[in-house]
Amino acid sequence: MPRPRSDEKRSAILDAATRFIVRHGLSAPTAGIAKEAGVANGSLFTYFETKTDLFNQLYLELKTEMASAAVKNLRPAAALREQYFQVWQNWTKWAASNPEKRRALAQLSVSGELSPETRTAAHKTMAAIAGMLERIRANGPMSKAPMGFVVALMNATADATIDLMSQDPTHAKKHCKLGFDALWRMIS
Amino acid sequence: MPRPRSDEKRSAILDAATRFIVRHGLSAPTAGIAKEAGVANGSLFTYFETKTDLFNQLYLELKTEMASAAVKNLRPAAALREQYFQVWQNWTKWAASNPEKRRALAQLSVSGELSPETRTAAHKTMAAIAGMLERIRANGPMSKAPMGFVVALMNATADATIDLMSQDPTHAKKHCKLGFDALWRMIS
DNA sequence: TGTTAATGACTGACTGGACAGACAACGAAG
DNA sequence: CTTCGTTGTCTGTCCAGTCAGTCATTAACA
Repeated sequence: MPRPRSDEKRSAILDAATRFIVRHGLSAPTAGIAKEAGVANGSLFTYFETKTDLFNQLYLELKTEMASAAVKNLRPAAALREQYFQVWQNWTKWAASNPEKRRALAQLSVSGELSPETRTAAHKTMAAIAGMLERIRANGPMSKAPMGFVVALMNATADATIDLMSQDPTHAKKHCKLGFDALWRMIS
Repeated sequence: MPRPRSDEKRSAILDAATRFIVRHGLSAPTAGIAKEAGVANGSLFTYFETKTDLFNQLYLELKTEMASAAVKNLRPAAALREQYFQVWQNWTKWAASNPEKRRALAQLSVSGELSPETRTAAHKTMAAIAGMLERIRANGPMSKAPMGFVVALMNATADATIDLMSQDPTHAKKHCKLGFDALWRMIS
């Protein structure tokens, strides 16, 4: 058998792309990404058909990682509010300790390069979190609001909270709670 | 005296850029923008030094327009909540009826092309609205939170609300109120 | 009022550089 | 010797910004 197409190299490219995109934006040259990954320019195109394809896969990878991080250590027996606070902590902690991944994600989200398929797949990775939200708002003032709106508010609040935590890491914990309480007031 | 450098043409370019950016993203070729504006490629660079300069001026123009629209028809005698609801209605209405301007604004916001000066100037145009927010949160649960965080939450909530109104214009009025109440719950 | 000269905003073909992706050559494994 | 992942050079395309020239407009003068 010839040398297998290595998953390590694939990951190296995705990691390099994350870093490089943060520094140079989405117009980052593929050659730069390849170099950062320690891989030849041409090799990049053996792993990803096009630059757009690379962006789509990277987006999905990051989104999936974020979603899995958020649902770690859940105690199904606990009250809904406690469970969700755990998710919130996981989420914001992941984002605060992976600023590059988060920035790259933000860039990719607005890139206009993502296919509807990618968006759909990404949405599915958030299904567990969205399910909790559904139950939280069920008896509150947002019970009649479209679910998409509630999810959008959650994402936006999380984003703002994470920004604050990153700006002022000393009080990260306090800010985390501040954002959570604000969201809870809004939707529960 | 020769023909003056026309402000009409400047506006035409900015308008064209708004439309063209929505359709082609920030990588829209300047030649395309110029053509859309009915102006020669080179003329664009007599009005704007560089593409980046064009983007900065466009951002500021749109932001200013939005902020002025929001503070129309205010009744200083009215209760704070009524006043702010008026602002909210103006704001969302403007955004809902200027979808292209809003989209362009969103793209420009995350472009990484905006100078700190532009950001500062844009921030100033929102001063009146931020001032109202300041008073609203003064006696509420967010009284100790950083003002920047509160502003970010307001912007995010407005964005989500406007999205919802655009998606389902039939119930725009209801959605407008829904978003306002959600924000009010969160910060007042 | 008609003619001419000066002006500078405007034009669009052009340039230089950058970049996505192709491809021919290479070398490691069988 | 064949197969196939990998390499890095190469090419065709695209685009921001330039610049030599155009031409509508105006002021000066007869």
